[in-house]
Amino acid sequence: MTKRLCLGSARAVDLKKTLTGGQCFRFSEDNGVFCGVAMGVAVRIYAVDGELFLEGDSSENALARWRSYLDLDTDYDAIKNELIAQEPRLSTAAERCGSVRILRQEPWEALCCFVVSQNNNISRIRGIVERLCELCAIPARGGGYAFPPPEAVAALTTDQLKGIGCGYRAEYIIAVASAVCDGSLELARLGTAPVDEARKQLLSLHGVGPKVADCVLLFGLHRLDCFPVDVWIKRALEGEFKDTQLQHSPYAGVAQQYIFEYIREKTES
DNA sequence: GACCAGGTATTGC
DNA sequence: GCAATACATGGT
Repeated sequence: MTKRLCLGSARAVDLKKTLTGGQCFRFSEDNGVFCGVAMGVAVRIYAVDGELFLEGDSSENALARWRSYLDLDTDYDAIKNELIAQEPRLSTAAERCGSVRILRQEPWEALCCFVVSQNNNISRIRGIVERLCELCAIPARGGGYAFPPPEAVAALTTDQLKGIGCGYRAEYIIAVASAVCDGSLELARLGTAPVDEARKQLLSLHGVGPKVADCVLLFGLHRLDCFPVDVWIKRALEGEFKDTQLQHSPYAGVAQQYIFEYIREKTES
């Protein structure tokens, strides 16, 4: 019998939008149960009777670790209200997507995955990331494979990466992995460095432009003031959010997720 | 077969 | 500085 851990109220987080919306790429949904690997542990997360449960991590600090991963200790209601006060046009998206949270992913995983993400779509990104994990074959606790550390990725050849569908991004992936390995990019330091400095460091990497840099800052380093602009967001900024100033909010990244999820929900077939 | 996807690097002005 | 273009791949 698997032990399950209660993470708190299910109302706090929209698992579907948060875990399968394109912040991370290793969770999939099966009948309301979200299975995936993060931090080297394979888990199942689901809601029952208004409560949020986790299975698969029986270690001592599992509760704190996964509450942190899902960012359950941040008051998103307050953030949502502040964003709506600043930009009333956000209210529809925020009410529909208000329980999307910004995951606290491992910075290296976010960097690597968002390099893969460029000019690509979410389902395809997921496939490539999964095959990358299989290729490196580093076991996760509880089954499946962990996201490979930079050393493992740097040891791959571009041909191996092309073989799993990376295409022209193969050399970018090697480049960022190498930069982390040889210390020219200190990801850990970027979490506390001034955000402009951190962004500059990321932009110096071959294969990392403004969009990927902001995704790493937001999803990998929890810099909530970052506002990644992809093709969906660009359209929103030219359309129903024309001339908004949300990009400059201290919670710009949260607003970005509301808009991103809202638009994609609307255009879902 | 063209167009698109959580873009970036390169080139030419 | 900014606009145009190539880049791999799989799904509509």
